[in-house]
Amino acid sequence: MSSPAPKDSPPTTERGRQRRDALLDAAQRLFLEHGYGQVSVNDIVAQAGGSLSTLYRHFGNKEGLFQAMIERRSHHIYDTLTAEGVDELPVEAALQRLGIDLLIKVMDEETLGIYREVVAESPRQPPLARLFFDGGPGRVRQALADYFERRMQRQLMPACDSVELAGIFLGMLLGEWHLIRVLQLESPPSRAAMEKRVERCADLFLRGAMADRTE
Amino acid sequence: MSSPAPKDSPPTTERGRQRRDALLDAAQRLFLEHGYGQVSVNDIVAQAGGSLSTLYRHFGNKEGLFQAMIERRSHHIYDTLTAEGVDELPVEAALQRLGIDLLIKVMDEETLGIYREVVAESPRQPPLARLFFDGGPGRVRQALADYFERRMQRQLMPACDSVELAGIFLGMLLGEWHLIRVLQLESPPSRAAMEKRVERCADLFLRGAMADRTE
DNA sequence: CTCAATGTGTAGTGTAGACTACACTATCTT
DNA sequence: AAGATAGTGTAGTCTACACTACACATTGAG
Repeated sequence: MSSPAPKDSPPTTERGRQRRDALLDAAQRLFLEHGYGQVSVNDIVAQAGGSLSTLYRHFGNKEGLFQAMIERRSHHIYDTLTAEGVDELPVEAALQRLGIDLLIKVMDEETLGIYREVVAESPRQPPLARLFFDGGPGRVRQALADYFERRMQRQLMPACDSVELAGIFLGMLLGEWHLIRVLQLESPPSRAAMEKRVERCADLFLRGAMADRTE
Repeated sequence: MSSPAPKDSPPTTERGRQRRDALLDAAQRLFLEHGYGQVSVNDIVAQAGGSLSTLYRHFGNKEGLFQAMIERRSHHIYDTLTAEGVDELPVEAALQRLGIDLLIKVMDEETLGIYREVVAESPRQPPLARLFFDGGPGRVRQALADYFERRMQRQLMPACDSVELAGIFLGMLLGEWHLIRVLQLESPPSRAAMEKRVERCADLFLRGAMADRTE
């Protein structure tokens, strides 16, 4: 009786798409700046222009809007992270290029904001967690694992669980830095500092992971 | 005019301490299970017994209660992580012991709950972030860095920034695993799986970090 | 005994905010 | 021209909840 069917309307008309995007843009700005719980749907409509009814037509409810915006955003962010042409580079260079690109993205204030909101809301909205992970961090890990896989096939590195290895590399890259920025305990590191970190990590990782494991 | 002075009352009487603790216990259970925003102060009083007035006398407001409970908790959790006697072990064993202890703590549902709540609330309550970091993750990193420092003094490993190195090791240890558990995307890993992870990380780390860096 | 501090219980107050109702308009298609 | 489809705008309902007020109990010190 009272299942209002949260609409997932594919926008048919051009005008519709514009209005929908305007709502998503406003939601993004406000949610990331003030937090999901602190922003009212009215605030969003005020920011976007347009009308409350439209918001509900498109997204069904506040959660629907939130999920749509997270999905759009995590896809967009990580779409710009490509592993193009990385196979032609020496390993060190490859890891460094991927590493610095990733680090910059991840330390970006917008990405941090999304992370905070997803962590905060995921216990109440489990689908959100998958949406975010598969669209973002999970994809990066997979891309790196694929790279390792190709190298293994070419006998360029010892065989092992490529996904786990990718996770380890990414973990050491972010390390404490991510938490420190998530909690805003220090100001953002400079580009130079990030490059130094990446170099250090890639170096340590290569020594550790590429050697034959013959014990 | 309207600064009600969030009290930080040191409880004078024994009865007072009991009531205060009961409130903190209830707050902990409810906040960690449902989230700060979803729990009302009335819920907490209902759970703790006692009265709303007492809550406000002790903590001033809802935020005060939250901060008191986070502080108590993050201290308690990491207090049980000791680096006792680790200097007498071979490095591999030392890293493995510290690693497995830490991993178990960090993957524990209570610890994850605190992490989620702190991440969620820290933008609105910055002091919280420091409280948590310095009482928890920061202390662990420092303890590990101190250990490295001692080894460097004894020429047992090449000199370098010990704090950064500690961060790298801890980062690779947690890697994706932490996020996956924070978002509840997979069920908790078995003790055996954690041990395997620690071994792998310690091994990779030692190969990479302990070798002389003569380039 | 008494008085001061602390705890209890109830019953508000004020506000914010998610969601709905409804009457109206713009656009497009055939 | 007509009617379907989508957007607008306002006003309102209903509920949840942080925080306060106030009158009453308990305890313990001197």
